[in-house]
Amino acid sequence: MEAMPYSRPALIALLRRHGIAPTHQRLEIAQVLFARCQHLSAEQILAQVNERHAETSKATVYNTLKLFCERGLVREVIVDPKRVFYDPNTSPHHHMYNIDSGEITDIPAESLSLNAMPELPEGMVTEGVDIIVRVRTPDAVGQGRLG
Amino acid sequence: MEAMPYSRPALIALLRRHGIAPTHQRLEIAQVLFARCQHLSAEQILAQVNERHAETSKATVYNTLKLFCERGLVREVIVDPKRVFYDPNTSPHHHMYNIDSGEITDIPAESLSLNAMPELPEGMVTEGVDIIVRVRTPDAVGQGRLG
DNA sequence: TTTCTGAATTAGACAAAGTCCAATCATTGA
DNA sequence: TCAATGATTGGACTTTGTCTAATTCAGAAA
Repeated sequence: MEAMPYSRPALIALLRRHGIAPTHQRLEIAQVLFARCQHLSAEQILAQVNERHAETSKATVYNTLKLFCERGLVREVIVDPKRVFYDPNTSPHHHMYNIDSGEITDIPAESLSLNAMPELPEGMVTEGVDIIVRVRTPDAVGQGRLG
Repeated sequence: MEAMPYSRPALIALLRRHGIAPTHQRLEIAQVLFARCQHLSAEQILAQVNERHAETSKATVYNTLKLFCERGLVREVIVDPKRVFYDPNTSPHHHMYNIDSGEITDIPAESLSLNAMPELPEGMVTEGVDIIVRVRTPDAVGQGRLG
């Protein structure tokens, strides 16, 4: 048994700290999100949560992800027009998105920073800056010799 | 009559230059995109194209936008999980997205640049870097005194 | 001008992601 | 324990986008 940074009691404490009542379903969803720190879509989370026999509905997964976002437990990653991904890492960082595989990886905030911020229109407030580096595996395009 | 940078013959030439046969529908769509240089969704383009009496189908709008993207006439802007926007400005620049109004504005490339690029995994190639500055109008949130 | 052919367009069925609602169920403070 | 508040649920619904087979068009050649 390896390092288990998010045991059940730790998850309960985490939710409580964010003002979230720790229901069974929310704990299951948190478990999936924080176990391996991946970027998952709502559908993937739904599948993983129900895989381990517990029954959680689609509506609850969406409700919970929205709640987790509002309370700053996870962050939405918008890189693919088809679905939103949820990132359990809320510390400042950016993303690399592999167009071919759909894989998302984190880029540490330090390794990629802006040297200027544009002046905002009057009364506007910055909510956040997303930087997305889109990458490809050239072999996967054109006539790669994979055959 | 004001400056008309994209007259019909200019649009025909533009499409031809990108290897696109200038059909009636494609010209209508190009017209809408290039007339005012806005960021429009497929549905907005469909509506605007058909507003001026011409009949163009949904399928054609989607087909055409995909084609325009492939040929580098327009660029997809992915900032809103609900829909893709199309940007007729393909020169290097970034975007400011108003979360409240849904409005997208361009940020000149010069006013916002990266001071380092992360090293890519072996065999990966950068396809592009998107920078999105998400902004809000604080009045629109919380208990603004708008009443 | 007419004919021909591949390309473009079309309506509408379909798919996927996400939302909504009214009914049911759990949690928790007293 | 019990009630009340909040959470969960299934399933219908919406929206954005895709697909397909049939039709129509553009424009080259005669």
